[in-house]
Amino acid sequence: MSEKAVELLRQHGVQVTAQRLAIMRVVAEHPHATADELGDEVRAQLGAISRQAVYDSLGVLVDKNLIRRIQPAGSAARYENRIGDNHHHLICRSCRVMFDIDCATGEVPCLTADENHGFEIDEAEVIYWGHCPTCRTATQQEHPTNLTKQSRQKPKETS
Amino acid sequence: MSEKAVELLRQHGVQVTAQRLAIMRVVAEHPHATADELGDEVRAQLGAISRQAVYDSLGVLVDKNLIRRIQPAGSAARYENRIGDNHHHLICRSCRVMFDIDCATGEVPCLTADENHGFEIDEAEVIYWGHCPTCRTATQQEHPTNLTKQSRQKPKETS
DNA sequence: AACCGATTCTTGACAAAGTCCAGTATTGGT
DNA sequence: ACCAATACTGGACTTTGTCAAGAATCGGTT
Repeated sequence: MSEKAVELLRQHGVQVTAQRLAIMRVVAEHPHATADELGDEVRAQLGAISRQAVYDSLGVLVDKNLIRRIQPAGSAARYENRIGDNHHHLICRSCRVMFDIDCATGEVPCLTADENHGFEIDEAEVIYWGHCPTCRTATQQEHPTNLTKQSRQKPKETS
Repeated sequence: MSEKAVELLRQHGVQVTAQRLAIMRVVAEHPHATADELGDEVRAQLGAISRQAVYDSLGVLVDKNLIRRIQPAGSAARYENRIGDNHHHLICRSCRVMFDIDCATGEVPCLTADENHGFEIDEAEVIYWGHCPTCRTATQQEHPTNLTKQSRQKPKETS
């Protein structure tokens, strides 16, 4: 089953190591996880991995376009292995939970800017911000405006 | 000239302090600057301001919708005073320079997601990623792929 | 003009996320 | 099996931002 992963790495001229395979597997299993969470998960499976190796592997995989890094305001970078389909993200302002949203347009980049300032644009990243059903009902009695000071509350994922 | 700023703060029920006025002025003068840069600039003008006061003032102003916070992947939060027109941003992957792009659609939110997962969406943030003219010519002789490991180089704004 | 309570600012310690560096271990081609 | 290139480990460090306690300031009132 990890044969495919080995192939992929070789094809992209990347050395195959236990750590990288583990990272790839874990990213696939836990979409939108942070580097830290992924490290913990790999540690649970492999026994040990250094923080640097986690960042290193993630960096290489992102470089080779095998995974994608998303870095929304107010939280650490997150990783996912759904690539090439140019989908977007929907994030809850209070709990930072994150969902995939298929791109309406389908093209890459799916939006074209009017004036490009001479740039060579390769991606149009779209993030939809809002409040998820859970947080909406939870904060109905409170003042939702008080939450604006980003990351005042610790998300820490109760999953 | 800062009369307008004083009015604005009063209108939004915010105490008027020298620090806040300075922050507002500096944000207007330097769009897309980081908290640190803004602090330095205020220090140059006022003589002194604590880091906390900078973050505090920025936080209040963002809360009151007098300025807007943008937090692109791989760099610290940036601030601008162009609000209410729902414009977007174009960022260079190598030097992180940032330009405003007018919204093609004009509405807020200017894009509607197909499936909203029960969210109450209030904003669609769009960031165009690419390479600016300067960086494109600068890295023509090198391997541009080597730059992907975010923020490998220090932008530090040569302006 | 002086006073006073509420808000804001200063100072310094702390925390999270990520990077740098030197030495050691693994990988994969010969 | 060997060896150069690459990757991993461990620990110190940087950057960006937050927390908390006391001093200073703001602005409404007398």
